[in-house]
Amino acid sequence: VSKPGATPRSTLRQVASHAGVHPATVSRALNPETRQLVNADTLRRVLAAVRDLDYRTNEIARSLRTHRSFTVGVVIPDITNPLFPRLVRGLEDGLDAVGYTSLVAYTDDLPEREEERIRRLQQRGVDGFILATARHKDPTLEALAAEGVAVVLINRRTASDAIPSVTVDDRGGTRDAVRHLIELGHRRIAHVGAPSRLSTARARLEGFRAAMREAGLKTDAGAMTPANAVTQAEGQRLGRLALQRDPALTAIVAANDLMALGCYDAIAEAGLRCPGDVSVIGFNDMPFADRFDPPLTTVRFDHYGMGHAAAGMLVRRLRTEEATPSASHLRLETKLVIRSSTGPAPPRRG
Amino acid sequence: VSKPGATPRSTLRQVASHAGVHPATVSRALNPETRQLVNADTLRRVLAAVRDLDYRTNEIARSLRTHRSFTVGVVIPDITNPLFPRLVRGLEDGLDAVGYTSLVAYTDDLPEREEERIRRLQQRGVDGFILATARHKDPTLEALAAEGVAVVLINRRTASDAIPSVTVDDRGGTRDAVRHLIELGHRRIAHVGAPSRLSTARARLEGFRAAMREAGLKTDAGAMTPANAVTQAEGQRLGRLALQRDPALTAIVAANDLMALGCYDAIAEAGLRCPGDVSVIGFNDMPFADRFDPPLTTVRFDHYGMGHAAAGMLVRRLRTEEATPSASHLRLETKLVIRSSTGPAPPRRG
DNA sequence: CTGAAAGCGCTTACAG
DNA sequence: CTGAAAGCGCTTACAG
Repeated sequence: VSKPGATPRSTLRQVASHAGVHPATVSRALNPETRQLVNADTLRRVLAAVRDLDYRTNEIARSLRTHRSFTVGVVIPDITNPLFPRLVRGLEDGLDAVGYTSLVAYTDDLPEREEERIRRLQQRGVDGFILATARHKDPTLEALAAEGVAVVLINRRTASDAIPSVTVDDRGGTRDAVRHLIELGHRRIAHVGAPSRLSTARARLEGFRAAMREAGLKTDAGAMTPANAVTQAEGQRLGRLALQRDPALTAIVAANDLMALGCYDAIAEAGLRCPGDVSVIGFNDMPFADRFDPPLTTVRFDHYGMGHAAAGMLVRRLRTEEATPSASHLRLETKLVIRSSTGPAPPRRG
Repeated sequence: VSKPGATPRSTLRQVASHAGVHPATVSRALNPETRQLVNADTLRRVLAAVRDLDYRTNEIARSLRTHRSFTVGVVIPDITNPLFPRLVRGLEDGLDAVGYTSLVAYTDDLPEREEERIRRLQQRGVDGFILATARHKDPTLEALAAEGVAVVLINRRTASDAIPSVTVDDRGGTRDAVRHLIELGHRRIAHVGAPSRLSTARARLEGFRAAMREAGLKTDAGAMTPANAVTQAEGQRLGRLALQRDPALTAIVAANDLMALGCYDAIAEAGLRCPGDVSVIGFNDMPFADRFDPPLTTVRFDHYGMGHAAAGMLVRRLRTEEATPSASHLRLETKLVIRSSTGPAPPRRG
C-alpha cells in the first residue's frame, strides 16, 4: 500500500527515534512475549510514539525475518458450490480468532490447477494448508505432507490416513437415508453417486450398499454409474439413466443436493412426480434446500463447524513443535432432515 | 512453509552459486523485464540451476524489497450471502489471471470490524482494495482513497463519486420490476426496502418511486419502512408490516431475493398465497431462485461479471502511475427475469 | 553483460 | 534492561 500517491507508513526505526530508544527496544516493547523485558517507563514512551506516528508492524518484513507469516492457504474446488461458503466462513472465523489470515484458491477440481495453486501459495509463504480437494489416491498431497508441510484435509480425504482430516460420517448418513426410504416402503432404490476418485463418493456408496444389504435388497450395479462431476447436470443425467434402467424405481439417493436437484429434473422430464412417483434424498442440506420445490429431504451436517474444526486442527499443528505429530481424524455427525421430497412408496410402482 | 520438519526451500543465492554466477544475475535472469540483459548462455545455466534446485521466488522477500505484493484485499460483508460467491469468483479469476492473489475478509456489515480488517490487510501489504461494504456516508473509505490507496467499490458505493466503482443499475432494475407489476394490473404495491445507509437501497427505492409516480400511483410512505439488515428475517418482518398496513395489497417489490423469500413467509403466515393473492419480485437472481416455491421473479445482473470488472478496474489503477487518476464508474445492466412469483392482480383484491 | 553493495523493515542472539 | 550487529531473501542503482 505505498503507491505513488499513498502516504508512506511509519517504520519501527522512526518510532524508535521518536521515542529516543533503539529499534530493538521498540520491537521488544511491541511483542507481547518480550514486553516484560522492557522497563515500564520505556514501554510508555514507546507506546506513545507508536500512537503519535500511527505505527503498525509491517507484516511482510516480520514474516521474512521470522519465517512465519500467520497465513494459511485454503484450497477448495469452487466457492460457488453451495457447500463452501459456510465452510469457508467457519474456517476463516476460526483462523481469524487466533490471528491467522487465509489465502483462498480455487481449483475447479483440476489436478494441475491444484498443484499450481499450492505452489503459488507456498511462494507467498503460507504456514500451512487446509485442503478440500483431496482425491482418494493423491500422491501430490501425500508428498506435500511428507515434506513436513502442515496440512489438514477437509470434507474429503485420501486413502491413507497419514494426513489429518475433518470429514463427515458419509457412510452413516447415507445409510440413514436409505433406511428412511425402506421404512417408507421403498424397495427399488437407486444411488446417484459422485465420482469415485472422491472419498465422499466412496463412503456414501458404501453406506448405500450396506443399508440395502441389511434390508435384504439387491442393488443393481448398473443403476450406480458414477458421475464425472458433482453437478446438477450430472445428477440429471444419472437420474435419467436410473429411471430408464429400472422403470419401476421409486426412490433415488443422490450423493449430494446438487445432484438431487438434477434428479428432480430427470423425474419431471420422465413425466413423473416427486415424491408422488419417485422420492429423492440429497446430502449436505445446502442453503435454501428447504425452499426447493419440493423441499428436499437430505443429510445435514455442520458446514460451519467443519471449517471451524479444521482451522483449530491446523493451528494446533502449527503450534506444536513436533516434526510429525500423529494425524488425527475428526468425523462429524450427520442428521437426516426429513422434508417433502420423500414419501411413501407408491403402491403400483413399489 | 518452513516448520521444524519442513524441507527448506532453496534460495536465489544457492541457485547463483550452483550456476556459478552472482545472485544479481539470477535475479535478472528470472525477471522477464530484465531477462534480455543477460547473455543467452548464462541464462541457460541459471535456468538449469533453477530446475536442479527446484527454486521458486520467495514472494515475501520480493515484496519487502519492491514494495509491491501483487496482493489485493477484498472486503465483503459475508461470503454466506448468496450474492457473493459468484462475485468473489469473478473477482479472483480476474485478479488471478494477471498474477494477483486476493486476501478476503468479512465484516458482517460492522463498521468497526471493517476498519480493523482494512488495517490488517494493509499490514499484510496489499497493493489495493476491492470493497463491497461501502455505506452511503462513509468517511473511512473516503479517507482511505484520499490517502492514495487504490480502492474500487463494488455493488455499493458512497455518496461522493470520488472512488471508482462497479455497481448495478439498481434504479432501472427496480423500475422495470414495478412496471411489470403494473402491466399485470397491480395498483397496490409495496416496497420492502433495505437499510438506507446502502446506496443500493436508496437507488432501488428511487426506482420504485419513479415507476409508481409515472403510473400515477400513490406510494404509501408508511409501507416503506426500511429494514435494519438485508436478511430473510427482515424481509418477513417488513412484509408482514406491509400486509397489515394495507390488507388490499397485491404485490411486493423486495430490495433483494433474501428479503423476497421473507415476504413469501409473511404471505403464507397471513393465510395468503403467492402469486394468487400477492405477487413478489426480488433483486439479484441469486443461485437457485429458479428452484424456489414458487420460482422467483427477480431482477438479474451478472454477479461474476461484476467481480471480474472490478478486478480489471483495480489492476488498471494499480498499473497507472498517476497519483490520482479520475474515478471511473461502471454501471451494469439488469434484466427482469419473469418466473412464477408474479401473476395478474387478483380482481377482488386489486 | 555482470558483479559488489546497499537496503527493504523487521527480530534476535550477543554483549554489556 | 538496552544497544549494536547481523541477517531473513530478495532487487536495483552503480560501476566496470
